[in-house]
Amino acid sequence: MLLQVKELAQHCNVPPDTVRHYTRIGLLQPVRDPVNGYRQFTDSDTKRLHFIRRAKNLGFSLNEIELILAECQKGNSPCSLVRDLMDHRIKVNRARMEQLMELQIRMEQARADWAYMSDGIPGGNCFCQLIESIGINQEPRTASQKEKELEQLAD
Amino acid sequence: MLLQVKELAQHCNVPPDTVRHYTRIGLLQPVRDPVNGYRQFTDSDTKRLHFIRRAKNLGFSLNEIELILAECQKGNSPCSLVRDLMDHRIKVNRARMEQLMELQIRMEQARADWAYMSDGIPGGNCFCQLIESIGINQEPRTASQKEKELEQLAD
DNA sequence: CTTGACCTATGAGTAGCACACTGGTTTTAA
DNA sequence: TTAAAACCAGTGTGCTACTCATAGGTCAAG
Repeated sequence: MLLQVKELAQHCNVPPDTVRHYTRIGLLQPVRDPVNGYRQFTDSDTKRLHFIRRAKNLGFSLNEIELILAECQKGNSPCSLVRDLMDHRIKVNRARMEQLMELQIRMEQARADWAYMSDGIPGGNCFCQLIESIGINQEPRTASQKEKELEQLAD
Repeated sequence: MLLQVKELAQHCNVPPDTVRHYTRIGLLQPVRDPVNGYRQFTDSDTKRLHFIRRAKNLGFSLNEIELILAECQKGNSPCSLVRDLMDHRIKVNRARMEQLMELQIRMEQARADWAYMSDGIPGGNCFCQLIESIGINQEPRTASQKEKELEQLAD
């Protein structure tokens, strides 16, 4: 029971290009039809892909999923790794959300400030007075430290 | 008064590699020293880079900034374009935040569910019972439509 | 003249696909 | 029987906004 790309994709409800992508990066390792080079997937690949989608749905990156599967293939329990990775993910995601929230506030504030400004032609000292009327908040140290932390978190 | 990469970078408080990147994609167009090929930036480039950083701080993408600057160089007012782009950005960002919020909830729910589960060795039908114990919410149509909208918004 | 510190340039790599392009297989229509 | 259409496969490239690796140029001091 060997499946082709599209069949596996339908079984797991993912786009065929995603199956090809996972194959290219080594997350799936189908054998190849010696005649035409087509990928041939087994039931084991189907289970693997189902697992990958579950893990992605929980926020794990493909790299992290690869780590988890590698632990499994060594016969070890992946559970403690999974808990650690998830703790990390939760922190990173929270940080990202805070970043986006700050941006959202800046954007909506700017948009409101622009509501009653008239359009202008760019001149020597100014490309767009809408954009250049908004101050860049050089935020206090704590915030820049925060950003550094976020970047380190982002791996 | 021609500046080298690092000098311009310091003037505008950005990493030198960012200056090089902007040059590569055409956002900055310095002349080259005919002797050694070094980039040479003018005061006009300094203004331009300052503007780019302001716009990025407001959430515009580099592509959008390129559009805005192109309008300016044609002598037109970029303001209506800027308002439209910003409206779009605000929508996209809100959608992205909602996505991340949903993910955050899924992650924290999963982490809580795992708190009292013991570790297990991967077996034939299960790689990791932590991950595979969490259901994939196949959300109602409205949500999948939402996602499609988000993707279209993301441009 | 050489050493070392510092600067530069370009190319490749990152995440996770999506799309373009070409070529092969199968089915259908003339 | 053959030709055209529909559909599948493969690989290569592009997207964002940098960031790092590598190799080589520049300049002052000794």
